[in-house]
Amino acid sequence: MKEHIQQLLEQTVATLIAQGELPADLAPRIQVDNTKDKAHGDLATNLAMLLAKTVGKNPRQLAQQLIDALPASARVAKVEIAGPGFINFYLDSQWLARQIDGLLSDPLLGVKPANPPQTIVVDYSAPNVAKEMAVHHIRSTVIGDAVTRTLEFLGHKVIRANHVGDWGTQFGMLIAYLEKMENEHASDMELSDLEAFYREAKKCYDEDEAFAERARGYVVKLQGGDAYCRTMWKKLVDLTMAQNQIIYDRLNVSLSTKDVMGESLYNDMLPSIVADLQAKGMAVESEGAQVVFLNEFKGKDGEAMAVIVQKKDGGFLYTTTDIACAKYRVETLGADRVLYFIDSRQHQHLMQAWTIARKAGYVPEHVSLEHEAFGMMLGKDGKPFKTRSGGTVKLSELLDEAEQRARDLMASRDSDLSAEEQAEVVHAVAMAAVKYADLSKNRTTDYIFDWDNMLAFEGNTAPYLQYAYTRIQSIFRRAGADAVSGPVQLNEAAEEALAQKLMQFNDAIQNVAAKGMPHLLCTYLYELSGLFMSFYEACPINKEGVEAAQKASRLTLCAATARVIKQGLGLLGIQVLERM
RNA sequence: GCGCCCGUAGCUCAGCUGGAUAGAGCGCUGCCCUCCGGAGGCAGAGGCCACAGGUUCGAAUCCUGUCGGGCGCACCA
Repeated sequence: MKEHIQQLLEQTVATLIAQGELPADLAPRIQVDNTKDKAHGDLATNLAMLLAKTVGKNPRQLAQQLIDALPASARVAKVEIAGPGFINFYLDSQWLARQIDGLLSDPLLGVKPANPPQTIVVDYSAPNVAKEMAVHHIRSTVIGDAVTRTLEFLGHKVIRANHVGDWGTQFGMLIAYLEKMENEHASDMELSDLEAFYREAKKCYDEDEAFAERARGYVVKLQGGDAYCRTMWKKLVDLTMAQNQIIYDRLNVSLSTKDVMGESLYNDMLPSIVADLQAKGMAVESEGAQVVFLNEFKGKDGEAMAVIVQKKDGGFLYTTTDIACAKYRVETLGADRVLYFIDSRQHQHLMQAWTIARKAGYVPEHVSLEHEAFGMMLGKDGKPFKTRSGGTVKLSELLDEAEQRARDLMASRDSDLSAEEQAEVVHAVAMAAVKYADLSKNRTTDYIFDWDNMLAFEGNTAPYLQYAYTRIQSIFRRAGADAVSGPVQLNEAAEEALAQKLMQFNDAIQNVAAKGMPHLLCTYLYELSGLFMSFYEACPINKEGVEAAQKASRLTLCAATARVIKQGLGLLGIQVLERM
């Protein structure tokens, strides 16, 4: 819709230029916005005010000139000048009604598919081996998954890349400790024990010099491909990922074991990359290590920043891994675009790795690497989030608590659902609430972790959206055999507002795809649901005395709303329910 | 010391490619199930958008500075 008005305005400007009314070199960026207040029409542009000064005319006069030259359009019912020179457009409600009729037969619900489709690698979740996922892991996991689904919906080829932390010096320590445990014939280990396992391993490493020595040796052997170390390492990885998969499934996150592309995947590439960087004169020796000096970044002394690509003991660091990773995604996976859903603290590091990768020619200019950074979870005191004891909250604990609260709420009210149905509702509502709490925030900023906030079921929450959906389903159940939808007619203000919002689904989706920000879709769905709730109060459907044509029209609006909510929530990885 | 991010209602957050009276939710005060689900609707109180300058017809939004908070800067990832 915005595009259409934009095109009309472009034509208008071109016409006025041709008539000599406007200077020929004029190429304004034409912006059309949805209005916040319907007193200002449905769409508005500030074009006249923008041009007034350069053209040397009064903005309102110029606005009138633009309106006079505006081509006629069936979609626009009225155009008027307002305030200092805004041009306000009122949509034709007949035209709008036909669009809603069409929406139901469109599998994409008015969303324009990607043209051309790209190959997009999405890097998200990235849990660490030998550690359970903590609450903060929900961010990358859930946000990345929502963007992945959205990009696929648009027709892109999406490659999920779970950059599991399965490599690094800590594995020497972990293998040494696993060995110690096996020598002492410890019983089968669950991953929940591995949490303690990691702590104990660290303790041995810090306190036992012989152990630490052995651990350091294993790091080098593992990187060299030693079979024994490799086997021990694989045990740790498999155990961890089996446990993580349970969380993914529970949260309805679309990752599976085939998406695992851990840090270890790039191990074999590292020596040749360092050699190549040396050959290109980028990497030089400094204090025994192989280092790339980057003028783009300043170090502590104000000189070009040094980035280590190989330690003096021959080991590699994660910068080298990330260089290799970028190269792999471009050369092997054929990425046109790579999205990294990673903590903002790693921003500088990523920029360094990418700067090197680009300078070395591994990543051509047309491939876009994007750090979709997100802020930290803070405690109520505004400090990095920790429990009283100084530890972290496990993600599984958060999910348990969510289900408990949903169960309590369910138990406190009368329900004619069976026990199985109730259990399903509890699960769906609880997971939805947790995910939405994270998804609905702008990912770029830090945010305060708060149980009550995260596990709320009222207000701007997923259960509210699910509730709107179940209400629609209920309407159709209630309408029974009379549930015949028909051509839309927009008579009430609530109907018109709902219809307009339905037509904005495409905007929301395109924005999520472009910016990697699912909260934009959350906001849209919340607004849509709110408008539906108002419509529901204002416009009876199954009431006696409602004309058949009006009822059919309203049922179409209901059906379209349900479709958009279901599809929208689906892209967020949130289920809808028939009843709750 | 250098760099990145952030300060919006009591609390948690939107809005930030500059636009028309700054928006939600929670909490607080009132209403609303003789039509379809009250996990709901309607209304109200609550803001010098950290502070000070600047650019502009117009600034929460852009620029500069100050204060306050978070994070990163050579062999962890």
